[in-house]
Amino acid sequence: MIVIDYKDRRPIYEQIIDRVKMLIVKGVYQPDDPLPSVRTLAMELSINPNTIQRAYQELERQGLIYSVKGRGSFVNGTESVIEEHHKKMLADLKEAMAKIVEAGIDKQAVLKLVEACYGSMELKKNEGGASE
Amino acid sequence: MIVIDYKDRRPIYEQIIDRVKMLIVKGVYQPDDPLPSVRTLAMELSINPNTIQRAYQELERQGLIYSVKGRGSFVNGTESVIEEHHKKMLADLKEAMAKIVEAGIDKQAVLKLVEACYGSMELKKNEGGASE
Amino acid sequence: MIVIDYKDRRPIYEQIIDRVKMLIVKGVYQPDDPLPSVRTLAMELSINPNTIQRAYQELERQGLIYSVKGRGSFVNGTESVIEEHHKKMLADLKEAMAKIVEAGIDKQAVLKLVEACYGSMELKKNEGGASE
Amino acid sequence: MIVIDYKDRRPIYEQIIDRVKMLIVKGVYQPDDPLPSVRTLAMELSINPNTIQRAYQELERQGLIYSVKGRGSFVNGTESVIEEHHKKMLADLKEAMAKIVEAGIDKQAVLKLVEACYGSMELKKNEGGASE
DNA sequence: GTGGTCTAGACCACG
DNA sequence: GTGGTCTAGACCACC
Repeated sequence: MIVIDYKDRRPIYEQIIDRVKMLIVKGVYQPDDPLPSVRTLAMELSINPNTIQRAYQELERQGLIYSVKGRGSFVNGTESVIEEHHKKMLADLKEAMAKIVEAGIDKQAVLKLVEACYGSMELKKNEGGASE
Repeated sequence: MIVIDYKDRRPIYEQIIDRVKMLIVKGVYQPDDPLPSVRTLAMELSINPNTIQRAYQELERQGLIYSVKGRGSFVNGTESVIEEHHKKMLADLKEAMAKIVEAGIDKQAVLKLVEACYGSMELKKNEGGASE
Repeated sequence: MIVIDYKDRRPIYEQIIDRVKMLIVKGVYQPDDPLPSVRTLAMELSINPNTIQRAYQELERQGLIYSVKGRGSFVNGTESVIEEHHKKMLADLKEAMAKIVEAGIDKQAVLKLVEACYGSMELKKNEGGASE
Repeated sequence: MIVIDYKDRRPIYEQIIDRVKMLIVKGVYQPDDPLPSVRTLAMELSINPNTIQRAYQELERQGLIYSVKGRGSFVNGTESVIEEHHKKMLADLKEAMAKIVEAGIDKQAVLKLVEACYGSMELKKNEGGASE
């Protein structure tokens, strides 16, 4: 479920945050589902529990999960979370686009790329999710 | 010409690199134009000369400028530079798009945003370049 | 009567203590009334009996209840309990006030808020006790 | 300036956050003033640098300070910060008051306490800030 | 068993 | 020198 990429230059805890966020937004983690415990996940990924702890803490701060001493960490109600996530994605896109139009890149090239991205997604779906 | 923003979390040397790149891509710096000397620029921005040095070194490594001992640093031929810059922009866009399709955002919303970006650019052009 | 809120970050045993205290102070539990048995309450709330046990122990330590082996736990005389509760409330208020004067907040604003709180109480009373 | 109280049961990093917040709100730390460096303050308080780091990170997240690698941590512009702080204080007071009126404590007792708090403040001022 | 805090010490990137 | 990340290992409170 949760993986880390050592090639990725971003800190591990940030990768975990993104990963969990994604799983929540995609609905793989449902509200009140328990997350893997700090220690378990740390062992699984063979990293330090503190790093997981930090990721979970940030997720709690952002209101995506809640943790209870002695019981574990759980997914929060989501509705607004997903919407906010979408907004952020589009804001990022807008930023990238601003640079692109500033650089004078052809609109057709952009549209082609967008189509390609959506195309590849459909391909993956048809192949089935059995991979990994 | 070259400014730094201390509130910006990116390292200063990176801000300088980006700034110079932008000036080259936009054609403000023409091939074989001299860049400000390390010491001059350092004083102007009141930062450590090492920081400028590092930025120039990186720019040379990337092939955008060349340095001549005792004379200074100069802009290289720019054709390939611009092309590479475009490639990078598109790579960034692709990354943003990947997250977007993953989040299941509607294709129409994306296309609309793209159109909007190109639309606003044309508007700005017609208004004249006084903005920025 | 006694409920727990898993979203509440405070430990369960503490929530139970507070809840019982409140019921005593409010007069719902009269002196020598029996409290629900540890096992009953544990089942009712579907939590570990140890947790109830701990809450009752703490309540006994504070002198609010007394336990008789083989018979159960009972409410103690309440006069002093209420008084102590009042003291604690005022101590909390004093702490909040300390921060307020430190922050330099206007005295009038505070007095206004105090009046408002007492005002709203009278309102509620007159409306009847159906609330809560 | 910044002190920690080992009697206080709250975590050290939280005490530091509150302390810095207070100093900013009170205007002792002005915008763009540098905070003590992570290591310096850690030594001064003889605690681990990580603990300071954590406090500063949280303060940055809350928008009260900004940190730059290799340069240090600095106070942010404040206006809205102070206002928000005041609001929070009053919300806390309101919460304490709600419990007080619920417990049926006399209004006069409350007003007396409020007066006392403001009185003690004036006393301190007149004594002069030379203490400590 | 769970999460939360802290320490000691390391390494990196930056100026 | 600065801040940022991570590890290893400890202790606490809670269930």
